Amino acid sequence: MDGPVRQRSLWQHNLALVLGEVGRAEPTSRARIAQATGLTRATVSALVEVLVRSRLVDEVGPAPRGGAGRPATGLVLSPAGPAGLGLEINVDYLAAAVVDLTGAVRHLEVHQADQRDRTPADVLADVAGLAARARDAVDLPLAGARLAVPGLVDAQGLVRLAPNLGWRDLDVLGPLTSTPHWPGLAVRIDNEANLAALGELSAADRERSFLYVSGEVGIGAGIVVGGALLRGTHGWSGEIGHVTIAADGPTCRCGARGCLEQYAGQEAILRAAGVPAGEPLPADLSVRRLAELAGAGDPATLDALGAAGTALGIAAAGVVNLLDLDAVVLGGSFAALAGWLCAAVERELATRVLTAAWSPVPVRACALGTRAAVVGAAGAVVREVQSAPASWVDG
Amino acid sequence: MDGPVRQRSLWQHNLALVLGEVGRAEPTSRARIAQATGLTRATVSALVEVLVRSRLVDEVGPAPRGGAGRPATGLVLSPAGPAGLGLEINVDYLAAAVVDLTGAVRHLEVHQADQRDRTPADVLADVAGLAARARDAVDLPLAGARLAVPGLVDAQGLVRLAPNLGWRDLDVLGPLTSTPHWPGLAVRIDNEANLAALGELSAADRERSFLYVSGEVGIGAGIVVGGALLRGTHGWSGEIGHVTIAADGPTCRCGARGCLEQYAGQEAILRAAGVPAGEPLPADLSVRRLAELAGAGDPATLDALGAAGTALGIAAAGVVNLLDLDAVVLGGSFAALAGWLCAAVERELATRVLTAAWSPVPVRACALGTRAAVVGAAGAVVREVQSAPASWVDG
DNA sequence: CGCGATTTGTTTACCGGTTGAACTTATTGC
DNA sequence: GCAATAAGTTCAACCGGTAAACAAATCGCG
Repeated sequence: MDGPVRQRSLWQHNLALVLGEVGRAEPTSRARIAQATGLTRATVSALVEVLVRSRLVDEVGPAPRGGAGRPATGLVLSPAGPAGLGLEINVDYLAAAVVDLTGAVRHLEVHQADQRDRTPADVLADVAGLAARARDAVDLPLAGARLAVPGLVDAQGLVRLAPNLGWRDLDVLGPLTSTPHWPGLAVRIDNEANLAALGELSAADRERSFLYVSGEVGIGAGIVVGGALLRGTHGWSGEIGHVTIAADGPTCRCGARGCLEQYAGQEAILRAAGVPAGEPLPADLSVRRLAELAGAGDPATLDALGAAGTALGIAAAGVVNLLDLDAVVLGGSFAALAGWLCAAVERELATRVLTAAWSPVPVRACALGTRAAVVGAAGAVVREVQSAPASWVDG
Repeated sequence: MDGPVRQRSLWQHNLALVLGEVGRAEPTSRARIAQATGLTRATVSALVEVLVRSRLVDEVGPAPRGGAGRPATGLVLSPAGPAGLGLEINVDYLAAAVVDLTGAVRHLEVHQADQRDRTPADVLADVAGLAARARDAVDLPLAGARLAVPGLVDAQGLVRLAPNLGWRDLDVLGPLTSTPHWPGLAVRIDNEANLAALGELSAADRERSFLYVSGEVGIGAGIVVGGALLRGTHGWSGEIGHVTIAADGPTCRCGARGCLEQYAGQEAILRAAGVPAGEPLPADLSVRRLAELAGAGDPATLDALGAAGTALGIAAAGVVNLLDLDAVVLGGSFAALAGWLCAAVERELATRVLTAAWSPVPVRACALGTRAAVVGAAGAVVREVQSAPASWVDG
């Protein structure tokens, strides 16, 4: 299984525990951490001392509070501590974000431009440029970078398949880090929906288990169970777009029939709404157009969104039946359309989820909107620092 | 999140690590454990001493092996160590099993009888009787008991819904443990498919992530990811029977349309095979009848099984797309019919799983056959002892 | 204004568990 | 029969956490 536990790992674990407690209830004090964690005040003091010295935690003036006794020195996560760099490649934009240790978004730049007809090298050069600008824009030490890609990603950092970019079995980490602009940073790659789900987990700290459904050109999902992302053996989890809605439904480009994408994918919705098929609008414009039409009460569009919501609900109900999740979150382009989708999704969940009677499954739009993946990517780096602070600490 | 780490927990963790290593590579030696775990030989010796003194591990004669040097004293899991008691209530049988620390089945008793028309109290009295007979049949200390039930089970030990037994919001733990025959043992309750999946995990130690689909009167599933069972927030995971196969399919008794059970449930298969519907055969006989007919080449039966396999494959493909699992295992009554189901399931997986081209998803019958749930239940207790041996150890 | 009550944070002696190196034990090979 | 080799044990040292005493800072009440 996992390795042995030396005394050192014990110390590391407790260090993370203390840091986590600081983040959970800001501002806190040594005494309250001791109470909450069960460690003694002596131990907590020693650990806090290390965290303060390494600039992960700041001491702030004592909060005035009633009752007798020496006032506590406040402890907060340091806004000057190691931050995370998030990067995103998507069909019609590139983006970079920096999230600091407290979880605040300190920098965000979105570069709108269709990426479909460009070479991977050109795209990656732009991403490296965004990364460099992000590093220069904030005066923070960066702990690492995470790149979100709309597709299947390998543990080794290979993009196995990103259909909407036209990428296949492509190494992006090598070219990216050897770009002249690239700031010397460790970078990892991950699926867009996975990172968006992580972003949602940090941002809206409510359910610890949920299904995040991300509508892009295709449909992806991130599954969070007990506060952790389910990645699957190869890291290929979340392909909800090809879950079956009707075994004898329309043929999908994946070869099978009746996949969810044929009902709730962007093209399917546009076609059903009667938006001219020959007109290849950029993805973001298409979504805005749909929202406009729906807002104006266009019946075809409302029907199309209703049908998409029903299909989404059928797929989501299957997932919830299987995994017993707490909620369903609509993200990506579904976030902007959530107002017209939620009702249908909720209806299908109510009828199809066996346990809906005991505990209904709420459906809501993603808290971070379209920036979920970049911010989530940056947040994932921060989360890593928070859960393993020992490597960012001296002594 | 989780509690603080004292030195004691460190010791407990390492104790489990050493015990796990003994189980993983029997027979082994202190030196090899030290090498494999990264602990020093001194530490391993101290931990092994405790395990031997508590009868969890036995020292066996040195295995003759080439090369110079002092021969190692072999270490094996003790067959006399704490064992697990597994119990099962199903529609047409009750069962009890004892699995010892090494994983060997030391006792197994199946009591064939239809349970549908009996009161819960009567059923539980019989289960307690089986438990008492099991305890008397083996000369082993029992670490605890686990009861498998075909239905939704609460964390508190309530059976929320067992449709095929006709049970609903029923406390079984209280009545069971207060039965006169009951051996004073801690008992927990769990879903039948979950425990069968755990049994499969221990028995066929191959994939660490798989979907276990259990055909009983209904269809349940156990999902194992990275060697751990996914239970869901309330413990209600695995309800694969009501995953949608065709949104506009036949109406299911759950109220929705096109559920998997309408295609691959026992009644659906029997009906499609042309077995007279009015004849309420006990479940096990129905399955045997189907296997006979299929073995004889009856075309209607073969068609029925093919259709069921296709539906199972569609549902399984969705799960694999979502969770990136390594394999699909057919259990319960599907195990006996696997020969006629596998091909169809495999075909659907091959066409519908996006990543099937890179890594195909094997389909196979459950290794433990119909005894999977009882044996898995007993094994779950043993697994608990193995992963937290500290509570079974003195000093 | 002053002193005890109260709570925070630090110091100190101790304890439990792992380490590393020396040491003992048991076997092979020459 | 003796060196080489490997397994297992012993023991002082170290590391991290604990418990309890102690110092510091504020409130409350006379």
